[in-house]
Amino acid sequence: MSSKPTSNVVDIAHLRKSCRACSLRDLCLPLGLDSDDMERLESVVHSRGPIRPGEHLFREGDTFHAIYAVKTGALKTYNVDSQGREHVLGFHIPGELAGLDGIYPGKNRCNAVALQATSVCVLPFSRLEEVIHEVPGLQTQVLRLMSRELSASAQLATDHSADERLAGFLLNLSRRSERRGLSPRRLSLPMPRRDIASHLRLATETVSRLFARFQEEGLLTVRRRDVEIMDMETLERLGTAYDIDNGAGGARRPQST
Amino acid sequence: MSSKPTSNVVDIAHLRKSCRACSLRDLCLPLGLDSDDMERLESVVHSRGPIRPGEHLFREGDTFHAIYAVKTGALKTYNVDSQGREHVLGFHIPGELAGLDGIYPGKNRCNAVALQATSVCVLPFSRLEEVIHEVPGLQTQVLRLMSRELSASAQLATDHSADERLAGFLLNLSRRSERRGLSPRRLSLPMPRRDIASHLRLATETVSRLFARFQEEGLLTVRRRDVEIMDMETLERLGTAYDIDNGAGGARRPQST
DNA sequence: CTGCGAATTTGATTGAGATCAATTTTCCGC
DNA sequence: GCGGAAAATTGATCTCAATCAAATTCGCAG
Repeated sequence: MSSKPTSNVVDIAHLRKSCRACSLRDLCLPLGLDSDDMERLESVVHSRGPIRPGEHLFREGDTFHAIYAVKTGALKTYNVDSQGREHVLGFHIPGELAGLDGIYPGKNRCNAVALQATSVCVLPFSRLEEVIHEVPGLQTQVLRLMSRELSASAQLATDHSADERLAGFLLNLSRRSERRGLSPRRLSLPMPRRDIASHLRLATETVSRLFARFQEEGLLTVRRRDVEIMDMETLERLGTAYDIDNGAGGARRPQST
Repeated sequence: MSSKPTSNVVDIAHLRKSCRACSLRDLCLPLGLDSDDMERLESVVHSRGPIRPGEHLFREGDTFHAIYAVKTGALKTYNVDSQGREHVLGFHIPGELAGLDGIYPGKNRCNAVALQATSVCVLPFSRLEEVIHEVPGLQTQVLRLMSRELSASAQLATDHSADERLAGFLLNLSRRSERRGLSPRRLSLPMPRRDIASHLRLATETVSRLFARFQEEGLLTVRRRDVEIMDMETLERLGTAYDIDNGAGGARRPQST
């Protein structure tokens, strides 16, 4: 990868896939790595895309060989259960990883499909494992990212009312939007209502009605997939229990046994 | 750690905490390590317990400094939300890890309490990170275990009816029991109904009624916390969507885009 | 611009599981 | 063994969100 580029075109291609030049480097795996370590990471990464909306990146049961980092666009991951029902596990926006759950059994445990035109970095797992081993900072970062996924997933599995879940979901998107340097108030939802509903274990109609109600109550302005948060404080009060990255780690008050 | 033992007592103490001598080594972190690597792992591990029922191992908001492997007994992990409601995240039986979700923010994200008299191995994280770095097989095993947790947690977050959830829960316990070399049919539940209910997002009364119904239908014989699975096949049909370790990775049939 | 299918919204009704309310059983400490 | 408290069960009722059923709006190919 450090061989002389044969033309300008190659240069540009290289730059595009470079972690060091990537605007997402502080959200993604490279976070905390120095330039040398990032270079080593780059050596195993390659780019893929654009993937068209509706096209799959991987499918449940496929042999697991890579994890993926979203560069642009958005993915959803989902399962289909034995009765043919679809369950949306999560949404992945730029800077986020997908496919981590396939490591264990060596097969992908879910399907990943593009919601929009999407490009990703492909991280072939066997080579990534080697680099993780060589770069301690990367090891730390991988463990952190997986740990964060674990918290997020555990939160989702908890029991809350429909409004708490939707409020928490929107708050979560807001935080993720903010981390990417976008507005925490203006969201452009990459997924249809049906997918939000499935993800939150609700009916599509319920999600629609909740959006309507939140709007009536002055929490949001909703126009199709464009959402503006008008009353962040109330939304937070509603959704906090559902939110992941509430900073400190969630200690609210000590409680005796 | 390889210095001459000063007495027999020390020998026994050492043996007790030794990964190499541990009956759980094939379920836990040491899986796949050779004797030398296990010895290195041992050098960072220490034992703790017994922890009495109701006593906490760690609490949400505590500074994260270790993960824990259950040796005997059982733990539950839970959160308390902003409205004081308890949410049971999971149960941990011998050979399983707890506390992995604290890595990311550096604070524990949940509370862990003993359900029975419980002893654990303490794995101080900073030292564990070093050993992971030195022992490639351990790195692989840690990634696998975290990946498995991720799948398990994602499964829990999916939408299923009350009977599917309870059936899946029991199946899951059955598999875990089997992995430990115990009977997959005879379960001794370490937790009260209330905790099962919270974990499955159900009311205690609903869990009780479901146990009664499953018994009527000949699926189970239930006597308080002792459960015998009488009709594994039907239970599997009900609960499969909810179960984690269904071997192959869950690919049922390919589905066109 | 027009029309068609998909997505979304809105309304009416139903139902699974929660909640409220008693018992009954079990578990322990004394 | 006895008494009391916690756990579990059982029954009656209620409620939130699902389902069923249209109506609207939107996106887009022709």
